Amino acid sequence: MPEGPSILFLKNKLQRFKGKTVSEASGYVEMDKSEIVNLKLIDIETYGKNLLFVFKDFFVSVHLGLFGSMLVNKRKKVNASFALHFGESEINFYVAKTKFYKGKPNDHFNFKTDVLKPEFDEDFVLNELQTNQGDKMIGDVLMDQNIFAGVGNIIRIESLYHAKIHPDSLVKSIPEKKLIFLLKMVVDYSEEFLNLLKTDKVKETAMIYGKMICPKDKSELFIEELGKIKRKTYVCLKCQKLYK
DNA sequence: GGGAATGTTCACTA
DNA sequence: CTAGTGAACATTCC
Repeated sequence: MPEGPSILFLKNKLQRFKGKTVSEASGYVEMDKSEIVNLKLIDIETYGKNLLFVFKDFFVSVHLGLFGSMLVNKRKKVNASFALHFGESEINFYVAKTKFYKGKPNDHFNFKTDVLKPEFDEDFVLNELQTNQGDKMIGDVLMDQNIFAGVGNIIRIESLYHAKIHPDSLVKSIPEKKLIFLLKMVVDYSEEFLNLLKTDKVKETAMIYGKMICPKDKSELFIEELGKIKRKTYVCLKCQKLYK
């Protein structure tokens, strides 16, 4: 269930745990959890689709993959893959992967690429696209977490539709103005996605993701796996231009 | 009940 | 060595 906005949404629910001390860390993930116990949770951050629990000299990332979920002060019947306990309270993760990092998030992640962060740097990403990604298809590049951290299948499909660009368009063939507009659409839609989560209306309000017909010209959508990425892609062949 | 899904990694093959 | 493929994941939703 997680693209970047979903992770940020979860992070926002955890603010009250900031500054609290971990009484127990559990779960079946193999990562060594003993180092976390009795430490104060300094901060909770996100990078793309990763939730980051920051301690003094290290941090732990939690990734939900496709099936993962999080519960606060509730449990499922199955065992948690990772859990942080704070006395009576607890945060439980299911089917989540964790990773232990030394240092600070900034040492490992470039926040300029996180589409939901104030640090997102449009010029940096534009330069990366034009300099190193020119021969690739934009639909593939949008899913590259090193360039568009937090973007998932829904955001890429909706953003390309809003920008009127066909996902198989070569990056180098897309006019710069259109690329800049696409970046804006990605950021704008990611923020809207976050808002839509509050009322659980992401899929309902999507323009073409999960739909059959283009809302604008009522033509049938083209739905297939496009590019090199094995993900279902929705395209309106009339509204979205292919730059070759 | 079955298929598909907002994701990524890793084993395996050519 | 590289690139592609497919499975796996204590799942969940229609």
